[in-house]
Amino acid sequence: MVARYERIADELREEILAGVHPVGSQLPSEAELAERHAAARGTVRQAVAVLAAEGLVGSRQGARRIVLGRARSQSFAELHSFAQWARANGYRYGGQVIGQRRRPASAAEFARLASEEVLEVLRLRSLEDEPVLVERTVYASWVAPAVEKLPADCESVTEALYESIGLVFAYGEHLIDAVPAGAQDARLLRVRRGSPLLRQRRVTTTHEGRPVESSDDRYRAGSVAFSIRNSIGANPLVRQAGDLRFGPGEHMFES
Amino acid sequence: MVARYERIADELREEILAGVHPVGSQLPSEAELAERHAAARGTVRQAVAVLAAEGLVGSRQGARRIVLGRARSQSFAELHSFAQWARANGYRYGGQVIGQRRRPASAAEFARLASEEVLEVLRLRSLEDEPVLVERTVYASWVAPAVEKLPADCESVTEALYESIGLVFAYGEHLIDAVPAGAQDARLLRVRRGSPLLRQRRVTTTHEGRPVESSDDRYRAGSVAFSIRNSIGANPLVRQAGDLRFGPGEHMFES
DNA sequence: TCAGGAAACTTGTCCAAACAAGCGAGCCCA
DNA sequence: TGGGCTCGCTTGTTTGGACAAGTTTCCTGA
Repeated sequence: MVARYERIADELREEILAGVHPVGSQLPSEAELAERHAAARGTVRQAVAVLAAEGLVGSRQGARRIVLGRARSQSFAELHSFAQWARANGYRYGGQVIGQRRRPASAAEFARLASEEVLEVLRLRSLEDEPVLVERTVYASWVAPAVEKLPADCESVTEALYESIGLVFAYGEHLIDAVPAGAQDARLLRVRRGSPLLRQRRVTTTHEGRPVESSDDRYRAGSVAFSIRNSIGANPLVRQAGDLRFGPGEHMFES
Repeated sequence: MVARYERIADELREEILAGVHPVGSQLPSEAELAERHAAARGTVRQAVAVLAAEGLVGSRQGARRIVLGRARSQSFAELHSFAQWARANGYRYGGQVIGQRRRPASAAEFARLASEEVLEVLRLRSLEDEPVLVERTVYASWVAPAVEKLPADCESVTEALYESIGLVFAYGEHLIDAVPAGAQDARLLRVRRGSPLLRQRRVTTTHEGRPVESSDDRYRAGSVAFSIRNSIGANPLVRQAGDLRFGPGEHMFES
C-alpha cells in the first residue's frame, strides 16, 4: 500500500514529465490539487514537498509553485549502486574483482567503521564496455563473509548483499573531488598517469546507523558527472576545503 | 519572527553539536520533544525534518531517531557563493576579474538563459592567498549592467548584486566532474597543464525561475571537495553519464 | 535457558481548521 | 499615463486528533 501523498506526487511528476506543466509554468494551487484528489491540504503539501526535494518545483510564499525542471532525481540506491544507476539509465555495464584481502583496520578506518579487521576489495567497473570506474572498498568485518562469497564478476554488490543477508544501505556521506590517476588507476582505466579522475569517497551505514563500508571510487574524466538541483532552504551539498576525514595512502592498492 | 519549528530545530542542532546527543545515540521521542517545547507533534516533526534534510539525523518507522553526524549543512547561499562559504568557514579569500566582455549568446546559452546577448566574465579567486578557483560566468543581459558596475576585485558578487538591485539567487542546478587544466587554467592556478581540476558547472535562477547566470568553475585539485549526506528517500544528487546540457568550447576564454 | 508472543512505545500518514504572511491583479486617483 | 493601494488568492505555520505500521521490551511457557 503506497501512501496517498506518494501517489499524488507520482501523478504530478508524470504530468511534469509529459509536459502538462511545462518548465517555468505554474502548478495548480494546493486547494485545487486537494479537491482534485479528494485529499486534505496537508497531504497535498507532502506530495509537493517530495517534488521540491527532487528539485522539480520551487515555491515562494504567496505565489503559485513553479516548475523548475524535468530531470528526475534518482533514489539513494541508484546513487550508491553503480549497477542500479546504470540499469535505470539503460546502459550496458559490468564489473570485475581485481583483488581482495583481509587486513587489520587503520586507525582512521576503525573510527569510520568501528571494526578492527576489514575486508578490502578492488573492483573495476565498465560502462558500455569501457572501463570507467576503479572502486577501492573497505568492508566492516561483520559483512566480510557475505562479500567474500560473491562471484568475482558480480554485477551488483548492493543487490547481492540484500538478497544474501538482507543488508540495506540506508545512509551515506559522500565526498567528491578530483585527483590525478596513479599508476594502477591509469593501467586499469587505460588513461595516462596523472590524468584527471573524479573521486567519490563515501561511508555508508545501515538503518540503525551501523557502518558497513567505506569506499574510494574513481571515475575516468568525461565518463560520469554528478548533478545536484537545489534551492534556498534545502540543500545537502557542502563544499569542504582540503582533505578531511580521509587520510592519504590508506589503501593497500597503490593509487 | 522565526518559525517555531526552526527554533526547535536550532536547539536540537546545537545539542547535537555540543554532544548532548552523541553520534549514534537516540534522539528524544517526538512526544517528549513536543512536551518539552510546548508544541504540537506536527511542529516537532517539521523541526526534525529539517535536521534529516541536513543529514544530521535518520529515522525509521517504529524506532527512535538516530544521530548520524555533526557536520552542519550549509545554506544554498554558501554553496553558491564562494565568498559566503569561505567567510562562514573562517578562511581568508579574495577575487579578481581577469577579463569581461559582452557577446551574442550561443544557441545553448540562449536555451539556458533565455537571453540573446550575454556578459561573460572571467574571475580568479583565492583562498588563504593561494589561487584555487577559475570562474567563467555568463550572465543574462538583464543583469549585465549591474555586474559591469562591480569593482574588479569585488569580494562577493552575490552580495553585491543583492545590495545593488535586490537580486537573490534562489534555485540552482549543478554538474560536477573532473577535467584537465587548460593552458589558461594552468597559468592562473599555477599548476601544470593537464593536471586535474574539479569542475562545477551551474545554472542559477531567481525566485520566479528566471535564469540569471551560467558558470563554469574550476577548483585546483586538493583545494576543495564537495560533500553530500543523504539517505534512502531523500537525495538530490544524481549521477550523469558523459557530457550533457553543456556543449564544448562555449566560452571565449580558452580552457 | 531460550524462543515466541503480547504489549508498550515510536514514527508514518491523514484529516480539518485557523491564522499569518507574501504576491499579484485590478482599481482608483492624481 | 503612472503610481499607489486594497483585496483576493496562495503558500507558510501551527494545533489537535486519530489510526496504521514497525520496533523494542518484557513476560510467559516450553
